[in-house]
Amino acid sequence: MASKTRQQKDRHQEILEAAARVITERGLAETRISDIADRCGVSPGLILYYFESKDRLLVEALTFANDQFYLRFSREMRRMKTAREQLDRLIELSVPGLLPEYERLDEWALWIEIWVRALRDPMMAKEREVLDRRWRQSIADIIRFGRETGEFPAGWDAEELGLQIGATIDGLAIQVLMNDTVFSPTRMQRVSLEVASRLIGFELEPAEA
Amino acid sequence: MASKTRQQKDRHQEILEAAARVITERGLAETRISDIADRCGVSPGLILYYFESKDRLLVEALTFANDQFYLRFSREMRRMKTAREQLDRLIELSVPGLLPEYERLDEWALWIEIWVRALRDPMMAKEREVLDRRWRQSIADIIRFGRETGEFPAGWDAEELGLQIGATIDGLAIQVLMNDTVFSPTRMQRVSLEVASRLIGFELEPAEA
Amino acid sequence: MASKTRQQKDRHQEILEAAARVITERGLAETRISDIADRCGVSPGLILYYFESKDRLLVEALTFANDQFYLRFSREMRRMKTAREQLDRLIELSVPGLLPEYERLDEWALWIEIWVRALRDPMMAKEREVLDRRWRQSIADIIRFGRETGEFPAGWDAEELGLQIGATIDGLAIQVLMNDTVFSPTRMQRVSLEVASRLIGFELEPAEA
Amino acid sequence: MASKTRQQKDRHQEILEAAARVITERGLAETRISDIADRCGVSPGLILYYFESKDRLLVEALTFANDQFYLRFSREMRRMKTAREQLDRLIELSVPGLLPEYERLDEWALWIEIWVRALRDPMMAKEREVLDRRWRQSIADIIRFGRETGEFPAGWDAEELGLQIGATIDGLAIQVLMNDTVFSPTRMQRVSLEVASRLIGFELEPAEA
DNA sequence: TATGAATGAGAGTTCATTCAT
DNA sequence: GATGAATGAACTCTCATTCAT
Repeated sequence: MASKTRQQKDRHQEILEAAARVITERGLAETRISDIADRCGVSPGLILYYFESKDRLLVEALTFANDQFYLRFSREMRRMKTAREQLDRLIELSVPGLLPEYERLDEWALWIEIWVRALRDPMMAKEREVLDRRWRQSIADIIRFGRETGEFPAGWDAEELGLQIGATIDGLAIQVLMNDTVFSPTRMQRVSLEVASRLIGFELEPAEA
Repeated sequence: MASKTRQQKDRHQEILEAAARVITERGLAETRISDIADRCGVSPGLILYYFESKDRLLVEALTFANDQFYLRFSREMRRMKTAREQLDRLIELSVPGLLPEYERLDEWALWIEIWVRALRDPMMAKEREVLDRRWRQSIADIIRFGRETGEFPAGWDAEELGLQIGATIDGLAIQVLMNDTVFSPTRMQRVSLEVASRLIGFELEPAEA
Repeated sequence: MASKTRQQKDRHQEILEAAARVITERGLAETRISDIADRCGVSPGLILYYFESKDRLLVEALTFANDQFYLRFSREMRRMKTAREQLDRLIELSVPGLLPEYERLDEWALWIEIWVRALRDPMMAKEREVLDRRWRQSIADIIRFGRETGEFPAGWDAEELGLQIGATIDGLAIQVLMNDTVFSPTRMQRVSLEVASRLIGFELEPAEA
Repeated sequence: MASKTRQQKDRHQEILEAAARVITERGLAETRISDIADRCGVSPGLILYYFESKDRLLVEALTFANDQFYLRFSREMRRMKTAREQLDRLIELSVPGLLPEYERLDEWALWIEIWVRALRDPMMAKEREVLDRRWRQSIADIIRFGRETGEFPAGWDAEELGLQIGATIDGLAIQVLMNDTVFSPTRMQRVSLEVASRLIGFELEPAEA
């Protein structure tokens, strides 16, 4: 049953996954084609059989990882009944190292690599913009949903809030990522929720604090 | 006298400045020793006469740039009469591209490079922690100063607020840096001030909004 | 019946034609198996199914192209009534770029590739010798025919003259091929005829000059 | 005494000589940078320290070899008293393999490589044109000199004759180079002289034939 | 017959680093 | 201090060739 196509698709994806893992472990600058090939158990030549150049592969691997993350995230959101639940989960997923089973911490390393590369590589810059817009949209969607359900008050433009909350999470995540002794994941979670509640305008149950 | 030492110090610093400029322009990954040498008008060999290795030089160049920035910043702070003035200036200096004469936008590129590198290079990680602590301290100092002068109300731990405000600025700066069409420098300035006022607890003059 | 064989023969020849065309366009050094495969619309693997190696294919392609040229040439000769007509036509066909419909210029590129390769590849050297002898023979045949018809006077050995006239044409063709501004195809045609007339010993009508 | 410059110049030239020798032996297509490096007893990296790319080096090596040949040739010409002596020597030097001590045969291999490459490489094409013009000029100079001394009769344009005689020598040389059994160096020498005498219009002493 | 995934042997090129001068 | 020739290790990428299907 379409095993040829399946096989090729698998190989393609297999390489992307391997690349994402290698970038996560060694960093973009230290990632060699042969590292990725080793990870897949194939020859370096094969990597360039599937991807036209190392640069293209790296960019695709970074966006692939982001896509994977986003898919998982979206699926979870759809299962949530309330906007508050969605928001809590979004924050939970955003805190580096909070949920070990999700290896959150590692993905942040990829996002930072995307930023650096996007500064100079137009191809990456373009991709990053798409990914970023999608992410801001997700936050805005939660806010709009909460307003429909009456959980959140009407207020500022949801898109604007999406950007602000997203940026705050970025900034805090960097602190956790770099400085985990000073700023623990749990603290980031609490602070993120406080900032969100104040920006969106809902009451935070005191027990949380 | 001391001309020998002076000269050596100058060469040392000259190389660091050149390195910082090259990293800013081309990115860490694309910076070659020969680029730095060209910038100084010397031979590549000489660069390694002053710095034991490329890696060491790059780390020193990044911290050097941060030091330079911090020195300029501190000098400015000392001249300010009120905490509010200090805070306004701190934000102004933190917004990428707001003040052309300071070329702020370019320095942010360096900070992100520091983050990426700190993720995997212990030497850089250690340096980064020092720089970051110093920066958070500066924000905390402004808050403490404002409380002494009565401009700001008593409230949460100043260090904690320093971290939160610093992180927010980081997150917003990335947005500006990457997405300047969506999120303008001026908007970042306004949002930063709002977040700071809410976190510190002072009133923002309505004219500002 | 025989369709299998026919088909195989066609495929074989199709590849040789494609190879000759690719070599003509890109040069021997820049000819890849995949270029030839693309030209045929088949996979590179198939090329090596029909030809045991790239080297073998290239040599066969070059001799194939020469054979094709020779066949066309022989057929024309047979239709000519006089030796002089034959000689005129031979020269016409030998001048690079004189007859656009024959794309003569391109074939010369192949002959030069044959020379270079023959210098070091014994297989090619052997093939080239056969092709060259055949060509010199053709010129000698014209001379002998002209002597039979009384158009040309008796004189030196026809084989010897074939070699001399052939060499002259080669040398002039290179000049035209490389230097067409200095030495035009028409001039080569005139010079070739003059040299031939003097070597063979027939009168050239003054109108020609 | 300028040993630095001397040394560098030597290295430069040493590489060019090595390259020319390797191309002569293995052919342009089979010449690797590492072959040239081995020939010089240095590392392959050094070759690219002196020449910006392999392609540039090869082109420079081919023109260098031609320059060397031309210099030797010019020096000889200047020593000759009569045009006839000059012409005899020119032909002698042009026959592949006639004078073993000059390794003439090998140089022809280079000239053919130049032709092939010039067909597709504009850089080589340009260089080749210069070399070729210089060579045709040399023949024309001999003719003009012979007319001044009265050895040769007035007649056609000397430049034109230079081209024709040059082309004839090219064509004959290819025959000798490829086919030395059929067409010996001595025969080429005789034929070349005959053609020249007829084109220029001087009497050939019967003893020569 | 035909494909195309896969390999592996290089090739050119880059670049940090060394070292004699 | 300063140069720049020289090295050598790596890396990306190419391509003929093989082989299972």
